[in-house]
Amino acid sequence: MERVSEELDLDAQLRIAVGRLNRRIRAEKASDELSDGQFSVLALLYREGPHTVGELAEAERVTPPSMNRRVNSLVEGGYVTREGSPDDGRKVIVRVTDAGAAFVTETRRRREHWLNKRTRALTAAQRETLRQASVIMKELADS
Amino acid sequence: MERVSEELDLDAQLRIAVGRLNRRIRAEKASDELSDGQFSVLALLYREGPHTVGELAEAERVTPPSMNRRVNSLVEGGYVTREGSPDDGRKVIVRVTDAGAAFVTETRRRREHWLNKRTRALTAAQRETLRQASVIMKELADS
DNA sequence: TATTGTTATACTCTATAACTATA
DNA sequence: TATAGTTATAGAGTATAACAATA
Repeated sequence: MERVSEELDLDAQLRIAVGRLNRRIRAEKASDELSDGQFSVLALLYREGPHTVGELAEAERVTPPSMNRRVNSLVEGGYVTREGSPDDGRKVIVRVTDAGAAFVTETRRRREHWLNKRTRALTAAQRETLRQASVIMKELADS
Repeated sequence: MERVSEELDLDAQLRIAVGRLNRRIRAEKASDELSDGQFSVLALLYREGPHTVGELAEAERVTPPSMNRRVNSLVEGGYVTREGSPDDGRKVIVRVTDAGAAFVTETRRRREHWLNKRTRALTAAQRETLRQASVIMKELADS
């Protein structure tokens, strides 16, 4: 039988490790011209394709006026476009531009480059541990 | 020799997993009465003991006026106290109260409880993988 | 009449500049 | 004169309430 203290220790250590590493990864950006909220919307649109303002507000758990403001900033910066929905005149479809997509991929590239410089220095066994842990952590987050 | 694509994949998967799990863990709080910035200061004081306003501003990478405001909020809420420095009348020492310490430990407890409910359902081998990964991730963050 | 989005307004958090007190 | 902290003010970001357009 497993000792409870070891399990508690796992949870505390995992919480701290994930917090620190995430914070460090997020410090790597393509630039500071977008706020966290704006980048989050841009990355969602890049990842999952065009969405309406209301869908974005719900996905990001902010109010429609707040999302409207985020989208306006992104439009002004040339990262996304707004277009009317062909089947429902009330809806507005938001879509990433090529420049918006490039911004997302550049940020990802920088973050993964920062990581890769460090994971390259690990042993093959350590990298394998992180690979397996990544799968488990994603399952935990989605459960 | 390792295939490069596998290494790139590790970095991308680790970035995504850490981002998602961290986001989920941080959603568990003792309450919403403190902003992220306020809680961050409180947790720092709990973890590392009393600090001056200037030290807190530097550690959190915000300006002294912003930190002053955070500290004021925490004082008003009864989470910390301000006291003059005995050796330098310009300095102000900020210190957590018992209530502030209780708030931090309660938030930690909730986050680890959320994690523990899920890690308990894993196999012993999976938990061991996460345990080892936690050590590696902390080293990556600090390197 | 309900839904989608936008505008008006207020509140919070942050920053820069100016000010006070102490070294 | 320099340093630590605070106050004054302005710029983003968020939210609620009110409004406009469409279903």
